Order: sequence, then C-alpha cells, then structure tokens
Amino acid sequence: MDLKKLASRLIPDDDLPSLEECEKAYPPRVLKEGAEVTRLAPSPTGFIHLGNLYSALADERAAHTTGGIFYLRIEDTDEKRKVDGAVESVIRSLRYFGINFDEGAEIDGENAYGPYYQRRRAKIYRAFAKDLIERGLAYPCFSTEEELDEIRRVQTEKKEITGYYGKYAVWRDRSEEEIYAALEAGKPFVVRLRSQGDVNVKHTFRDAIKGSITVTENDQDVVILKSDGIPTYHFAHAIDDHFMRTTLVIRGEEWLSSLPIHIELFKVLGFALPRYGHTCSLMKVDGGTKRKDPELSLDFYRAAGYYPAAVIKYLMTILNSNFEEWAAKNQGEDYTAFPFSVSKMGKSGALFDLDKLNDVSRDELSKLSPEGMYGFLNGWVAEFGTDADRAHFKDRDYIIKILALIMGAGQKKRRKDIERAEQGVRLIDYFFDDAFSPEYSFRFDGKTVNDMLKNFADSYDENDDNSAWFAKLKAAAAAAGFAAENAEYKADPSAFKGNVSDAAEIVRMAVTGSPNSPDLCTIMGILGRERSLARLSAAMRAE
RNA sequence: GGCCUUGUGGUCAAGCGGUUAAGACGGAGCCCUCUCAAGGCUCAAUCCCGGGUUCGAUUCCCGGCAAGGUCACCA
Repeated sequence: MDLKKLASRLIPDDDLPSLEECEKAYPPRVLKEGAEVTRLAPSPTGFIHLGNLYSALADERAAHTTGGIFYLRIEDTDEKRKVDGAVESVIRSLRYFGINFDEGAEIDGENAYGPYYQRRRAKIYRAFAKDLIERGLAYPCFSTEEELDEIRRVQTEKKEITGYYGKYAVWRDRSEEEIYAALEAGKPFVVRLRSQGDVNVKHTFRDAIKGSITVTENDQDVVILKSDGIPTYHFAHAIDDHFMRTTLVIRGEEWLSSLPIHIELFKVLGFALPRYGHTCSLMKVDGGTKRKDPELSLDFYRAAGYYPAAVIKYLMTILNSNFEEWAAKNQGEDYTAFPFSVSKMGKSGALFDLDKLNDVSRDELSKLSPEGMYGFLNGWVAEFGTDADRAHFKDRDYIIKILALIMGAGQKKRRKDIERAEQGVRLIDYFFDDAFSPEYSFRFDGKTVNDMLKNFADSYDENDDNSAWFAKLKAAAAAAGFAAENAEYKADPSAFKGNVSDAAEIVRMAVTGSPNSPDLCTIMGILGRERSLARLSAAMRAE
C-alpha cells in the first residue's frame, strides 16, 4: 500500500510544518541543572477545586524551588467542555492563592513555546499524525459508535478485555480498496495508533511520587485524531509536553492507567519520555467512605473568607508532611523558602480535614497586625459583605481598635479567635448598634440582674483603668448579693447568689449579648460611656 | 470482572529488621482566669488479616481482605 498517498488523502493539509521545523521552533530550554519545567493543564471548564490547587501548588513548587518554569496550557480539545471566561477564572483563582505562572495561556511575557491552547496547535498534531501514517504506525478507522459498542458488548460477554486491539481492531489491516471505498463513500474516520505493544510484557517504571510501579505494555489501537481532526488527550499530551519541554508531568493518579499509552506514544514519536509524578487526590468523607471530592470549589473558600496563605500552608502540610515542622522552626520565613520535594509527597489519598485547615487559619491570622487584619477583612467585605458591613468598615480606626482587642495585640500570646473573614466580621457585629440584636439569656432572676446592672452602671467611670474597673464590678456584685472574692464563695457557696464570674456574666450579656467575650473593660471603653450605659439600661428594661 | 495503586490512633502522618511506634489536628482532664480565647501540663487512642523468611517483623516475601482509580472519538 502506498502509505504516503494514504497519508495525503487522510490529512490533505498543505500547510503543515515539517517535523524538523517543530524541533527548531521549540528548542530545548536553557535552564540550570536540575531545573524542572512543570505545567498545569486544565480543560477550560473554569471550575477549580481544592484538589486542583493542591496539584497546582505541587507543580509550582517543583518548578520554582529548582529555578524552573511553571506554565499554563489549556486542554481544549473537547469542544463540549468549553466555558467562556474559564481561563481568566482559573488564573484569577490561583493568583488569589499566590500561585503564578511564568508563561502560558493569557499570560504576559515569554510565549516562545506557545500557543498554549491546544486547538491552536492543530497543525502540529496533524503533521505528526500524518508522519505516523506514512510510517505505517497509524491508520484510519471507519468503525461507527454502534459498531464499537457492539464489540465492547461481545468482549464483556466473553469476559475479555474491552477495547480496540488484536482481532477486534477491525480496520487495522484492511485492504487498500476497502479503505479508499470507505473514503469515497464519505464515511467519517478517526486515526488510530497501530500499537506495537504486548500486554503480556510488563516493565517497572519509576514514578516521581509513587516510586516503583509496574506498567503493562499498551496494545490498544487508541484514537490519536478524532473524526473532527482534533487530537485526543493522549496524543496532544505527548506532543505538547515534548515541545513545551516539560521535564516533570505532575498529574492526578487517574492517569496512571493510561500511562502505557503515553509511553508508547512517546516512543513511536521518537520523543524522550518526561518524568511523571502521579498525585493522589484529596478526598472527603461521603456517606462513610472516602472519595474524590468534586464539590469543594475554590470560590467557596474565597467566599467563606479563608485566608489564602493559610489554605496554602494547609496544603503544604499535606503535600510534604515535614513542612509543618519546618515552618515551626522557621517562624517568619515564607513557605517558598521550604525545600519542597516531590518524592516526599504522600502515596495515599489524604482526607480533607476541615478542623486542621481551621486551626492553621486561626494560627496564620493571629500573626497579622490589626492593620493587616483590617485589610484582609475589608477586602472580603468589599466583595462578599453586606451593605451594613461596608458601612461599618468605613470607620477604619474604630475597627482597628476592635481588632487590636480581639486579636490580643500587644500581649505576649495572641488570641486566635478569627478563623476566616466571614466569621471574623460576624464576630465583631456587636460593636455596631445596628447589628447588635442581643437575645439575653440571663441565668438569674430579673431583680438580681437589674440590681447588678444598676449598681454597676451607677459606679461606672470610663476613665477607670482595668483594675479600678474590676474593683467597681466586685463592689456592684457584692451589693447585689454575689461574692466579691472567689475564696469567700468557695468557703460557703450557699451564702451567695454566685461568684464574681457570674456577676460579670450579667454585665457581659448586657453589653455584648453573649456570656463570652474578650476583656469587658476594654470593650466598654471602645463602645464609649454613652453606648455602654445605654446597653446596660436596655438589658434592664428587657427584664 | 481485568489491570493499577494504596492500607500506622478519629484525621494528616514520621518510621525503612531490634524504637517506651515521633509530631500535628481533633477528643478528655487539670492549671491559669471576671467569661471566652490564648497559654502551660497530663491522659486516652494506631501498625488490615493470615502464612512464611529471620534470633527478631509495623518494616522483607507470598496469599487474602478492604479502599481508591481506570477500562471513550472526556480530559
């Protein structure tokens, strides 16, 4: 059979680049020894979740800790998956979490290895497909979807391996006449690889994350060019990662099973195989079992006001479990200084642990200055807050005073009350009269409450310092029937209505609407005399 | 079902033939204390099962079992 003629008939394009031109256009990168070139290659659905961030972070760290390149390639070979604005959305979401690309789709600067949209690289794929056909390593297949389904049905029934291989590869060895007849009839076709592999042959393969794994040779005549002339993922992957000079392919472990295909493709194409690292996916508990979690969209964490640096830190602890220890030893150092290692990545899928994320978040946020916290909260409020929130945040000085208290600024040990912006903003609501709607739940009878509140209100002086303030609280408590000193109370509980804590709780409830709060004296100072006293009397009336 | 991967406390995990089997989150308790938070201290809790190999297996081998992934003209 005249393969050259067949190739021209199948792929008639007369403007394809030559193979040599491709090699010349995308020369090996000049980088220092050991530098990794990694990439994030999403399909443009625009949806990214925590798992994607996790894997993007691994790619980014692998590249940037070695002085390499991290780029963004868009795998848009499937028209159905395309969503408008998706690429910008991916870039924006990742940037929010501090992940930046060196090159790639929609990225300024060096585009030497582009285009980075696969659809715009059609000519390159077609050139190589044509070459494969000419060399007898690929061939047209006219099987219809129904025929393929029927093959699969028979194979399933006979308990054989499903797929297009061996005797089931019905177009693999058709005669010239049959092929041209189908072509004349205008039947649509795909281009398949003429696999040279043998499933009975196994090789051990070194995965950068999983270590030694065994791979079976591929014997499937996989589709490399779909009937619309666009390549499948497999084919595009081999060509793109070769010409974009990727050194380390980090991708989800769902790709492990198609690794044999990729190995064969690189081989027939004459390309050197990059290194691969297959990550395990983040899971979440769902109905008692672990599973991949598709729902945790990054936008959800943004809207909930998670602190980007905390999310990254949490992810780093899952990526390299020695990160936490390193971070503890190197307080103040940026996570980018951590010697990240792909080989230290976990081999089994980690369960997403919200408690842990929250803990890391509180910890990270507690390190901010009140001004820094204001900036973070204000950013969230601007985008996700209510109109009332935005009005409150106009008074920067007032908020910062509150934050200094809430965060324990100036103390040797900071408080860790704020875990994310949304919760933090709600936490300070009681400092604003229009957001203060207490549901009093006093544990004492009306008279006791009123006595306590009135006694304290009468003696309150906004100029008192903390100890004077507390002395007055104790005096008011004693007058209302509480024990002024804890020791007295412990000695004879039955003689009192309660101890100072109980008395303080009444005042706290009146001022903040909650039995718990940071230092009450300071809170009243921030509110000011007038509003503090108003709250005390409002609580009295409520009784 | 075939194939691949994984299997250490509730969770994330160190560990790589001999350890009292780290640490962190979470839980319980105590201390501190005007409450809360923070902090300090203490406690409970783990090597999937069965065979080997070995003087000795969490660690090596072989079988189970369980979980996850994958078997497309989707990536």
